[in-house]
Amino acid sequence: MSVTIKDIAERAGVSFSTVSKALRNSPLVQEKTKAKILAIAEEMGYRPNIAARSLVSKRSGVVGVVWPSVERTTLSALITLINAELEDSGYATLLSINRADAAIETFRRFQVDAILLFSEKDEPLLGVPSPSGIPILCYGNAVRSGFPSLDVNRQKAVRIAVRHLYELGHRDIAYIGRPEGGDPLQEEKASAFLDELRRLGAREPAEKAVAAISGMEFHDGYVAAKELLKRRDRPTALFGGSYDLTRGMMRAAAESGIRVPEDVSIVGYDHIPQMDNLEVPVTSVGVDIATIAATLARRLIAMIEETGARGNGAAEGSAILLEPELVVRTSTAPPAAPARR
Amino acid sequence: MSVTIKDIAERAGVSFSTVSKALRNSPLVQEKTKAKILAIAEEMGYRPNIAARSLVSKRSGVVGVVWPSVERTTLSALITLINAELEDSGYATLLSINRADAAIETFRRFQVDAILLFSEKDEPLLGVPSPSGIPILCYGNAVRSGFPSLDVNRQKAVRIAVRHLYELGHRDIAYIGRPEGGDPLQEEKASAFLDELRRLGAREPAEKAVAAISGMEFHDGYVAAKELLKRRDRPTALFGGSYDLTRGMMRAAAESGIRVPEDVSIVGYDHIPQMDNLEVPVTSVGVDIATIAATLARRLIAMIEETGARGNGAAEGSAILLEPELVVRTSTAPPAAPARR
DNA sequence: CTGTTAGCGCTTTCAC
DNA sequence: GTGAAAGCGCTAACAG
Repeated sequence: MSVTIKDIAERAGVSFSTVSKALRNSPLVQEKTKAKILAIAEEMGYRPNIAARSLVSKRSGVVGVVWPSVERTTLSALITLINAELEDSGYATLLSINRADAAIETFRRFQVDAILLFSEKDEPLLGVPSPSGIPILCYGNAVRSGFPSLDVNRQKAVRIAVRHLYELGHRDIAYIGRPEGGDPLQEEKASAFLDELRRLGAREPAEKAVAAISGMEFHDGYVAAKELLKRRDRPTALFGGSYDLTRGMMRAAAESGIRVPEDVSIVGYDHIPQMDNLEVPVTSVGVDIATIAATLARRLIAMIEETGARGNGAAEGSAILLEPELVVRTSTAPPAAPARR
Repeated sequence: MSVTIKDIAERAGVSFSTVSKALRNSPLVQEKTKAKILAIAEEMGYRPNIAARSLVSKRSGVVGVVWPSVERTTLSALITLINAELEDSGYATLLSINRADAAIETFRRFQVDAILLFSEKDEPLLGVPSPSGIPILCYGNAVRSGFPSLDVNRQKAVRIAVRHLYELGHRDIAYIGRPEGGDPLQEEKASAFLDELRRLGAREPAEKAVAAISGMEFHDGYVAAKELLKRRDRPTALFGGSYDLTRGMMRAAAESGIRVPEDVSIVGYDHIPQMDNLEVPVTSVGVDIATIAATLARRLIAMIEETGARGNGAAEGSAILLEPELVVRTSTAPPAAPARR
């Protein structure tokens, strides 16, 4: 049996409710008493019983994260950060890798205080409209049945990167990041890329500036880059649609004996610290995942508090869009030869 | 506010404890009453409050899974199955991607009923010796500070695969699955491979039969296989150390215009359904992940029940070793040319 | 078979 | 400041 506040109370010679207050750092307890109780609690290895606490306080102190797609470096890193962020605010994070609707059902039985829904693909969310009043925050796919959401201004990120390359003098830029299968998020980036190229008046913003790839993994970036770089009229700059792809592209360049940035410039989408750790630190665009994590956590906590105040879910459909930044590292430079025409 | 058993009781005109019994399908309630109550509960959208239930029953109905490494197809698939298996037995699964000690601490506060610890690398588990009597089951690294564990007989799996290839007539077999960095699990497989080759009396079970790779991802298998297959004296058979590696190897063969199994035989480690879905269904060894999942779940539940009975953790250090199987699909055949000498 | 009575461990009034 | 008392939603004896 674990240690309860009663055990502590007995040992400290106070009432158990005083212990409760002391543990919650209530101002209603003398500092001295508080210190003593804390010491004893520590010594006895006391762990609050979450079940009991949540029973009375109506809050479980847990945020459930629905995380259907488990295979992306950036997402994993993001989850880790969110986890830490929430932990700092006293919340524990639970992950579910089930389908969104099943996961939400489980979380609901658990009475989690909020649910964070990572939804890359448009899976059906039939009949799950914030059921028992648990606030749901949606990340990554703002176009969702009215849930509050938080997303990255992907288009803008892409445009910024393209402009950066363009301003350096690049006119022949290829984008690697549009997998077959038509993932809406990726499509959005690919078309922003083409659009921005046109807007800048590039001579030939041809469809072929977007390389065909089959997935978003390291290998896909590798293959596509290898192919592009061995061409006689190879692009002077490459833009990778994700960290993993960009890693693959860097590898391909290295193996092909093509120097970055002397022979080819490379920009990567995804603003994660790892970009800095590649063979050559890679210039990247996107919203820093630390920012995303912090914003997500703050928003989640705000939603929880709102829910407590009023009876129902959070403000319907409030959608936050995070603005991306460009971080120039060493993988981009003006093209070697004077800009071709 | 959610629906409670009292609400149901009132509506059904019975006492709340009758509702409780009915909901738990107790034989102490008349079928008719039971049916009526169930109907009302359903209609009102009743969800049991896990916090309350766990408070009195001392069980939370939750199994915590510590899952530090998030990037492997086989592991992800395994988690998914375990999740389903546990759910069938009425347990919810919570994942934590934190470090093992932190994760265990969180799970403890949550009073999970058991913890499943995936430990590939030997991370330190300092001072976490099944603390508040929560049973911990360890998977994947039996050599652990006395925790009950479940593991796969990796060595045997490797030997079986080698023997299969050998019996088909292959004498020149290469193993792709030993990443730099010295992951103990992978080292174990690599040395079993060499050892079995020697045991079978292969002419030259040279160290070079084990290809150098830098990781366990798709790409690593791809690169290694590409390299091996372009050699004049290329091996007649390849053995991949994981599903991901094997996929990469298959891709490399396809791109090199080398037919499987006519020109080269391929066996893959990891017994997962996906092996059957590759371009050519791949012969594989290992323990079916469905079996692993089921065993893990059963063991976990047994441990929970034991713990309930006696006061302390489960039988110390009981270690189960699962026996692998070979599933012959179409990627293996006798070597094309009569065995070289 | 059904209802009554205790709590589970904790937070929160409300007295002292 | 501190303690006593009530009760969160539920299960588990125990009576009826």
